[in-house]
Amino acid sequence: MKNYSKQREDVLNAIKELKNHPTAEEIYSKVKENNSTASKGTVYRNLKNLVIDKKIIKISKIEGPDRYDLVNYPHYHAICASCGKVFDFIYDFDVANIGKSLKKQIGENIDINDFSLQILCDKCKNKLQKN
Amino acid sequence: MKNYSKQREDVLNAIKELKNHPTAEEIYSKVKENNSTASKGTVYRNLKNLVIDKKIIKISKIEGPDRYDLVNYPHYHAICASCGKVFDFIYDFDVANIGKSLKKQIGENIDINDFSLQILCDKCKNKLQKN
DNA sequence: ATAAAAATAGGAATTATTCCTATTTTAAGG
DNA sequence: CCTTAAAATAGGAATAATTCCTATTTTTAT
Repeated sequence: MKNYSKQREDVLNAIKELKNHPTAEEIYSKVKENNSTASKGTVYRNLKNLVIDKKIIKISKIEGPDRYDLVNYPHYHAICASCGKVFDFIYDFDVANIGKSLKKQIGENIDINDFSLQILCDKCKNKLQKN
Repeated sequence: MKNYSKQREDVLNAIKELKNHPTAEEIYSKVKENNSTASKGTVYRNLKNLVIDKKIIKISKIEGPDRYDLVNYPHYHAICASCGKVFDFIYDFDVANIGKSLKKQIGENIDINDFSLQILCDKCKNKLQKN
């Protein structure tokens, strides 16, 4: 995928400036705030391409719109499906082994860099089950 | 969470009838087709609650709306972030260990039943990187 | 039987995402 | 440096997805 464009950098920079995994809308606002010419369509297209290029990850939550966050290999992400909080963890014996296990079990050549875990953090577990 | 309602069952049954992880819209259509009185708001609310209750999972893809699928423990899911294909895998030594590793690394009491893996399947990996 | 708590219907309102076309920018070759 | 084809963009309309609102109904607990 050929991909150089000033706007793509603008989108990436906006995500860098915004802490707490922003929504597409928040990224669009920040991009405009920075006087980028990027249109909404451009922001969405570049978000998609940045995910494909593994520069960022897309975070799905139980409620609300999807969010985005920077990727910092060699860290992995355990993402709370409720609040979207991202816990970083590092490559170790267990990460390596689950990669092998997956390959054996599902027959796909899982690239260990591709994976992230969806979890439920302690805080949300308590909150959700209280209702 | 108190939760008995005919409509919640209707939503769950619709997902059972629909193969290939349907969208909320597809579930709503099926529910109406089955002559349930459930409104759109009711479908969305129940989808959320069914996720919280771990009866179903929510599947986020690089493109398009979120999708839903039944949970069949003790299977785990590795979900392709692009096409949404779900690969089932079973509890084994490696799954157990990554649970422990996470607990050690991020200090959360990860319930091994909560987790699913986001991956990129071989097919999509090829397709996405060709462009 | 009764009261309080939950859930629903119906659809309006809002938000998120995709799509369209003309124009501009980038990449590649000579 | 020209030229051309391929990619990417702007601007915003169109569409799709999701949330929200209020009166009413159903469920739960006593």
